[in-house]
Amino acid sequence: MYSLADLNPVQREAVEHRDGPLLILAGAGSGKTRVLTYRIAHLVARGVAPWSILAITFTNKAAKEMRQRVETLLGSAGAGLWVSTFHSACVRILRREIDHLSGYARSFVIYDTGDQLSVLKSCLKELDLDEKKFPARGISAKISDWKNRLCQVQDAEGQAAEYFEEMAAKAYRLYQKKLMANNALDFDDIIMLTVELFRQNPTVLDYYRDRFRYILVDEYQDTNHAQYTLVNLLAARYRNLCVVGDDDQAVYGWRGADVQNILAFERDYPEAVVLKLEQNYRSTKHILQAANAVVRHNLDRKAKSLWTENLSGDLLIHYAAEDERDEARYVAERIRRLKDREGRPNKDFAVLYRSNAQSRILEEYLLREGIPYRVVSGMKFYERMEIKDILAYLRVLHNPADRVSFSRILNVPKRGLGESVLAKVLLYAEEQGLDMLAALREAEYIPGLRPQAREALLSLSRLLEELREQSLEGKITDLVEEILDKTDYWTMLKADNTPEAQARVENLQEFLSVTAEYDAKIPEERDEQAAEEGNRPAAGTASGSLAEAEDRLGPGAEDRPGTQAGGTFLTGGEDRIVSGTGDTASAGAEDRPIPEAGGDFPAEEEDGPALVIDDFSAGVGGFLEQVALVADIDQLNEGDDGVVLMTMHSAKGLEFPVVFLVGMEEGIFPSSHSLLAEAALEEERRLCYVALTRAKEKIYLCCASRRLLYGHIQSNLPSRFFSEVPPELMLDRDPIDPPPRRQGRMGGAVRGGGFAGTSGHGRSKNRDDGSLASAGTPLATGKSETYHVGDKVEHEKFGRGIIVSVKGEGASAILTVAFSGQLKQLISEYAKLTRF
DNA sequence: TATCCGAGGCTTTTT
DNA sequence: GCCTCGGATA
Repeated sequence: MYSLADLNPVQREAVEHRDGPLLILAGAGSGKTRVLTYRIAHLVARGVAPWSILAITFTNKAAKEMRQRVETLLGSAGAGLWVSTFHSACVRILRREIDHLSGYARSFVIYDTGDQLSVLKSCLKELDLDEKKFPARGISAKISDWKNRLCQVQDAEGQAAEYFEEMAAKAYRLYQKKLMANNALDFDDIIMLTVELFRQNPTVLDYYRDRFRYILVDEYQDTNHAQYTLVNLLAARYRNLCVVGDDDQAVYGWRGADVQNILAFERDYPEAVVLKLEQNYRSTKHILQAANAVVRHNLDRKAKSLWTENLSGDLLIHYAAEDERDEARYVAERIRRLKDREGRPNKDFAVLYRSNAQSRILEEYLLREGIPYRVVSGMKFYERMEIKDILAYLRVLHNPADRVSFSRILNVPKRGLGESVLAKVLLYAEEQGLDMLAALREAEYIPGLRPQAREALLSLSRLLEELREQSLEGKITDLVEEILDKTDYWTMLKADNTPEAQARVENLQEFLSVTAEYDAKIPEERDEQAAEEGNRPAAGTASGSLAEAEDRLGPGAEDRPGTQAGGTFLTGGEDRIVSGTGDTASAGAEDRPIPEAGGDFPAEEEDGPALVIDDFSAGVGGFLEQVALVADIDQLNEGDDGVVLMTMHSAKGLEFPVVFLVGMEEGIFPSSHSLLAEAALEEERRLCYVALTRAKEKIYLCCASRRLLYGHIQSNLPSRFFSEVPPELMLDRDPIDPPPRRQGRMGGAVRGGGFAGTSGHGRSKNRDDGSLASAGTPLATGKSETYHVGDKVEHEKFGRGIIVSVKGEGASAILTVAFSGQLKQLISEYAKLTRF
């Protein structure tokens, strides 16, 4: 059970609020997860049926955590509760209401970004669009943007203003057509189609409205228009909508998230109760003061100020490195020293950077120091080639309409079936209206094939038919092993004696442990459940029976925390542990609290019975769905003791005792892409706020005066965010170092170095207009023009831009200029720049 | 059809 | 600097 005595007065009010809209503005580290889970528990305790509660998060990690906590609080009383991500919830609804969704079959698969891109590329090819002017990624972003705004193809065509948009809309039309032909949805479709389903089928909407009387949404500031619409459609009748968020932590605007959604909540619900959670339980006073001070520079925000009863703690420490190597060296050396001095385990430390490209050098120096680390990188386990290959087999077996997956496996392993054969098979399938398995079966009749190709196709056909039969029953693990075996995938990899092939073998073994876990968690009544999915009454029938069906489905059948938690398949992958030599964490280290989102929550007990349900159907389909919707950042395994390296974005929601922010330079952070637009700059500043508030005890901020990035050296000014931290909160020298001694490499060299220098970077001047130009030291002296970092210039072709680095001197100086959307290197003499 | 090489590209990425 | 993609070649 839970006790309201665990809560502060505002938290308590949020938990006790029962009916009507509720906005909780929850600052970083203010215990919002606790509030959400207690609130759910409290609703149930006061008689609200668990199955009438829907709690939505963005990440699986958050969903899992919330589920576990609620389970701890409620035990079996929570049966039937929906705690899931936007995407999981929507997929679940879509599958259930598939009959209302014309053009798609229940076996639809979910395409990830890579799949999307390959579909789109084929569209662009078909439309004969110049890939220079219409890059697939750009068009993809545009389409995603449309979908996030709920613009259907017709809408996009209607409102396309310029040529690019017109072409993008054309591509959009074809792209949707192809997705449908493949019986596939992309991530954005999942939300958009659910909204459309509701809008076009009032009885369906009615059912879900009636069912979900209490809705809770986490990270509301990150919702995009489609998600916002979805939530508000569902909440419209009972208006028991509780949203939690923090406008200061809105860092996904570039992805379509609209912070206005949370800012306008009171307009949407004038009767809303608004509560502010401003007490922070995570960080020291100094860290919090710094974070508050930085974010206060944003004009577009709700006024609030976090406070804490925690100790003042250490001051922030600033290190001005010579270059990125010096910076990395410093970080590694600091970690080593703190470990030695304070007996901290590796996992106490996180190094956060703006872009993934910055991790390499850090890895190098950590390795050199013998400090174990793990990189949480962009490359996901499920995005690895070998994993995608096997998934493609599974997908084709499950959904033979999937041409993308079919194209992927046709010649993997090599069967001598290349582009031209693929084209012929696809064309034949198209003409005959066949799915890919059926087309293969008819390989005899496909025109223009050489005998060997024909034979190879037929043999593949036989293999797939055999596998398909097996896929309908039995374990996924057996099926995957069969695939690896019968296709000679193992043989192919094992014949290849490279380390990469070895890594692939290991990844596949890891994958097999994922499937094994999945198989183990599926109860015997899989068939029963599948039958239920099939015979489910249409929405709009009396809710009672459905709800009961849900309840029966709940225990065990749908909640498979183990499968989702996984925990195994990441460790061998990108999220790796590199063990250093001589790593001697003290004995007490193990007892330290593990980094955990909202770590103020009391320790959890061992897994109770799995009663809080989540949504996955069974079988190959269920497995594929899980894989598609579960990103492996969720698997950041807390048992592993390594320094964590990740982007500031990835760090959102996490906390660490000691945090290093590296690359704090103009053009890096804030990113050069944001320098021209005030809104983008404010988002960078919020990111800085997020990054600062990850730290519990200590934080180091580093910048380098020179940096090798993308192959060339650039000189950047220290980030403007330095100047936004009150000077009295920051030190230039770490007090754990002995007082200044002889000319060390940390002291004189940097201070005497090229430009602004540590003391001259403007921190003391405390400029708050964010302008940089005035602080810049002349870095180039041309005959006619001298450009400075930060100068705003105009180019006849590229338009307006801002200089982010200057290399060399005089007329031959190489300028890196951030124009809207692109970085350009220009030679001062020839660039023909004018100031504006 | 498979492979090799070079030009161009490059924020962030919960799903 | 490093990776991806596409074109040219064997």
